[in-house]
Amino acid sequence: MAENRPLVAADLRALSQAPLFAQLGPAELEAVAATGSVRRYDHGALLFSAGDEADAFYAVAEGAVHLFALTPEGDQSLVTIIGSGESFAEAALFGAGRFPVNAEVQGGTTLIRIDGRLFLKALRDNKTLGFHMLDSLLARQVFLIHEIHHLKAHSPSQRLASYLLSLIESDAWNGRGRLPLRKQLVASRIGIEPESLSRALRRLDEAGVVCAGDHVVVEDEALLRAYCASFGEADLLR
Amino acid sequence: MAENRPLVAADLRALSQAPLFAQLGPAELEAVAATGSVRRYDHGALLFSAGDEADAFYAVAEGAVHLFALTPEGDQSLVTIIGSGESFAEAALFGAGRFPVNAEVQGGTTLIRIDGRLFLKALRDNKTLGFHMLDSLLARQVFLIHEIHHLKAHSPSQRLASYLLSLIESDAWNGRGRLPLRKQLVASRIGIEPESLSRALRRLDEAGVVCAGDHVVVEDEALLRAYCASFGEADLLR
DNA sequence: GCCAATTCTTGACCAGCGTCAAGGGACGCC
DNA sequence: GGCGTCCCTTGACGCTGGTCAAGAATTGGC
Repeated sequence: MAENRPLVAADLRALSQAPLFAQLGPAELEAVAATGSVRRYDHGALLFSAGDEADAFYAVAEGAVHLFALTPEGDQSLVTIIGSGESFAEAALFGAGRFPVNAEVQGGTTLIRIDGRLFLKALRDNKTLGFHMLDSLLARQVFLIHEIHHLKAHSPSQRLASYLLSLIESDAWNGRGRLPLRKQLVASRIGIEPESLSRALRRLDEAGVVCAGDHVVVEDEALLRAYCASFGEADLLR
Repeated sequence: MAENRPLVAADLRALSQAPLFAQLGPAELEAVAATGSVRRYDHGALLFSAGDEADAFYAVAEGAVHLFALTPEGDQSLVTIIGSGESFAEAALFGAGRFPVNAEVQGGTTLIRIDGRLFLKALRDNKTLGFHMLDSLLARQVFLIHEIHHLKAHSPSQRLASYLLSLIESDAWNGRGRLPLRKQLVASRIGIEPESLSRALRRLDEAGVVCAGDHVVVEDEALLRAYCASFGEADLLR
């Protein structure tokens, strides 16, 4: 595992993709970059555990990180997956100063570690930075509230359908071929068991989704979209 | 319905209870108050609809507001209830500038309307204000993520148990007598149908919850807490 | 106090999810 | 190639949450 190193141009580019920093100008981006360091991790590395004291937050330059809680039996319960160009654990900056979940690095992953104390100082020195952070946190909050509503008001199959569509929309998947995630993780993401996912996926053929092994094809995006909404709620967002 | 009026001392006290403003000093509180106006609403008044252009956000001085989405059939699907001393719709400040949900006033309610443009200006002029806002938004985000995980990993009865405990902890209920909310709304809050709530409530007698009509008694708080955790996840928060 | 409207409960029924268990398939390792 | 491991699928089964429908209890208005 490589040592920490300062950020280079490619890292800056990754940072600028993070929603948290997307709207920053070059000067502000530099200010953030100055508080960070880069390090590569091996697959399976435990970045931090729930309850650990937190003095930094992270952005993913390349790869992915799983945030998860633990069941009493010791199983992982996936909270979310952080992909390239996303930041996480910002909550550690304030408040209790402890990480609320566990974080495990997936594959070979390069992370940008942003020092909490230094970043807070940068926040003090740079008004715009705080503004953009507020903006993106509020947007994320709307997303989370939507997610909660979605879990309450939609059936597992509908949630699966929505998830497939969101994969396509975010360009993480093109609508045909193997999914970018293990099905286990997809199941965890939408809040069901792997067995239920198999059945839900097969039931989606009535919405134009063909599934053979790990090869999935969305034949009619509009039909799938309609399937999400039927019996469901009017779209909350936008 | 009364006209708008400026904030008086009692309103300032309500503002200072809002998590968003709880840590503010008197001077900063004044700065926020200067951007606000107060108005009383009748029961059932529609404060705003999803998609409406947003130029302000609100804090509840007294009473409550329901945030809800609409089903295709026109039914309300409760997203959350905003009580005394809470603020909402801050997301309207930035981003699309549109409200993401509908808001209906409950009972006779007094709201503090905080003008968006003025508040943004106050944010620019006052560093600490932005800091505290970041702090509380991040805390709320942790709460929402916990909520999502909770919905995925716990059974409806466990969610009900958690909800009862949260009512007690927030002093909204003392653990015996009538619930502070209609059961319809409780059901919506934990993401089930009213009929299922009736059954879940009766099933909770094995966790020391006695239910007769609208009179509910939590006999053993510790037992109920254990019920939440069994088969569930390790506590995410703290 | 009475009636009407709403809310809550109960029952019956069915579809769907979780669970347990077994089987198939892909992949890596030797 | 053969083997083991891990992941995914399938089947069977019990449970429970959603739905529909009817009845009880509560509320509010007059």
